[in-house]
Amino acid sequence: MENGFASPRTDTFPVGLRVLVVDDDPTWLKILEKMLKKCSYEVTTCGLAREALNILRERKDGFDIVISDVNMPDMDGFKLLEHVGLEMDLPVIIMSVDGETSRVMKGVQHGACDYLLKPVRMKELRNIWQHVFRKKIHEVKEIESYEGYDDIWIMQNGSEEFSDGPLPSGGDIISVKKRKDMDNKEHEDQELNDSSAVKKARVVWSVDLHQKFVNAVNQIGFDKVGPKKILDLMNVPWLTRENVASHLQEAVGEAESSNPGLHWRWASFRAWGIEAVSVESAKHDL
DNA sequence: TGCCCAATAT
DNA sequence: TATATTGGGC
Repeated sequence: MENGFASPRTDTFPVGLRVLVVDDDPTWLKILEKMLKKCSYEVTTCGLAREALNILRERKDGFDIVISDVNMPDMDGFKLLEHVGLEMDLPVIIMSVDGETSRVMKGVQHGACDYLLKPVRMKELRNIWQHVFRKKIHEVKEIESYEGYDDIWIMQNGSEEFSDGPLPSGGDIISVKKRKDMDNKEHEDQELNDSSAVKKARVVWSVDLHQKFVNAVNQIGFDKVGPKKILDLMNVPWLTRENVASHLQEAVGEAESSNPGLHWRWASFRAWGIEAVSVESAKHDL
């Protein structure tokens, strides 16, 4: 009745999609709310990035997708994206008036599933459920280790500013590549390389995060430091041991080239701005 | 197994 | 360049 789908409750899917909109501009907030409601979505609005983060943390499974502006006074939209994408693994759509390729790339690299240019129009909002849907496909697929396809790309963009970038221009693009040969390659389930999907973004070692890292190292002591211990002390839920190891390795490498042999940890950590702690190997020099 | 580390890949 | 992944060793 209410929509084109006849089936009673099972396939009303996009209807009632729970959207959180974050924008410091109240006017835009209102506009977006109206438009989204017209799409039969359930809309929550929020004028502050930090507030949004709190809401999301409190209602862990309360939303299906987040739409956020880039420029906000209390927190950079990318920062919000970083947190949301990693902490709760929700699709995030970034909006801004700025369609500069590098910024769009930044958004995508940080895990945005889409980048909308203001003014945002209905036709762009009507389809946002696809990002939620895509995530579902991924989840199912992970379980079934699906067969027959090697790779699926589903990309949507509403702008035409990609002429000098690596992304194709035009509207929606759906391309499905059939698997060439899978024979007995048991290495089935390759991760989808979906440039707009809800993949975890690579970790960005922000100053904040790095500081936690540094603090952890200082607590542990250079002689006993290891990725696992650092990870535990940092207490950042989404971070993995590999992430930390990789970060740690940067320091190690730097030291080895300039100071092969002993005391490399000490030398490298100093290079990273980590101050001394009570470790015997660090007692001399400096 | 889990962890660490170095090398290599992206 | 920064971060991820891989593979060997313990």
